[in-house]
Amino acid sequence: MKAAGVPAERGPRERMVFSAAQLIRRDGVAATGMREVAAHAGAPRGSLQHYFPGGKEQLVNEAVGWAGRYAAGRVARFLAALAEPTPSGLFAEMVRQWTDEYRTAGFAGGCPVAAATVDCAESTPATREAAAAAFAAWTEPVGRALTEMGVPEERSGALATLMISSLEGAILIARAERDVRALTAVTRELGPLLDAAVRNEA
Amino acid sequence: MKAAGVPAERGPRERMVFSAAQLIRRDGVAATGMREVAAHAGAPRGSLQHYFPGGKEQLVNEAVGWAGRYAAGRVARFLAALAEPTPSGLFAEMVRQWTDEYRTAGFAGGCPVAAATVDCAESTPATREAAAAAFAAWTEPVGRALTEMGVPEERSGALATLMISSLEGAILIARAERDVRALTAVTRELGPLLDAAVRNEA
DNA sequence: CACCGACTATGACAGCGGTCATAGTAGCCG
DNA sequence: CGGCTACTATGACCGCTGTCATAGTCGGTG
Repeated sequence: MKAAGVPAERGPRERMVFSAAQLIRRDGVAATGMREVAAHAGAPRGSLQHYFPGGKEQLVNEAVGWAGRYAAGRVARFLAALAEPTPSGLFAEMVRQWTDEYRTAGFAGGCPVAAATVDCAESTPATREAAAAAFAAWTEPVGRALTEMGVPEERSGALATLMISSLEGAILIARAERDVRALTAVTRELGPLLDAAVRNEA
Repeated sequence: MKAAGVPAERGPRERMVFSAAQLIRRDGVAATGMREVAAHAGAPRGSLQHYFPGGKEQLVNEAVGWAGRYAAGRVARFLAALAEPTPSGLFAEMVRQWTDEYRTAGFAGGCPVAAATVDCAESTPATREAAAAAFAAWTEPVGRALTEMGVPEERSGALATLMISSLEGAILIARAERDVRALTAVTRELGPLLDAAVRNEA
């Protein structure tokens, strides 16, 4: 008789971090209550202060960290799945994860790292750093993959940042419009331009 | 003996909308209180319910709308200032507004429209629509300018969305990192690719 | 002067948030 | 059995928020 859609395995602690990330990406950090997280995870309220003595800040930071590792893991899986890896192919997969979600599950959720940045960048330094670390953890494998695909090393990092920036922005717009238009536009326009960076080696 | 940095001219009502936008872009919607807005605007608390009988939701929606019109106005001014308008030149100006702010005033503020989207997209339909309208008001003049610069009409809209997506995402990353690196990376990498779209008319 | 609308000024209220304190349970070790 | 640790379970507290209600001020108008 669990409360909500979180897999029961993997100890209550991990479930709470997962639930926190899920609620944060839907409602933002400030609007997500501790009691709500516990309920969503089907965990007892008392466990909150047991597992997260640092309070909400600690829970949020761990949720953001989890999101960063999750994103990095997805990049690795996309690369493994691509037969002939190209920059545009990787980018298309990254975007497709979001269009798929929005089409099948609705526009309820955004990126938890973006939410943490918006809500905490100025008010909670530790969370801001967690968000920066999450972006870094996400950007790094993308940049490395670009280098391996033949993109000049000095441009790989910047192009990876461009890819993630575009994706984040398109997620925002898509959620505001409740339409995947922005996501498809970004894939279509940026994809080819990314592949062009492979050849141009001066 | 005003409370904070808001110009005294332009009636208290407009000042409150302006202050709301300013506070929202710093702390997010949920963390911005009505009393705080009034104090920041140097306006009496009682004026809130007088000018905004719709409560916080109305105030937030107007702040978002104001931000959208402001962004659109900036685009128009950038275009007027550019001697030889090019897509990369426009984009560079749009980004430079943010790098300038971050360098001179610190990383306290993000984009209020992004903040409203993150905090209200799922919880407050009217605000979500206001955010969508703001993005549209911002994208439209950019797209129109691209067309006038020689970008094929069927690509202008998508490229404008790409520009704004990249900018929004880079703002997020820059704020998380407290470093304009993401903004400069995005300008340098996307700029040339935008100009390439002018010639290709196949 | 009375009157009236626009605006200002406070005080109260109900709700909810995170956090603390305290007590209870379960299981293992010796 | 006692004792200890890990975890659960509640209840209370305080601060804050948005909103409402009520009263006050000010500036014109007739």
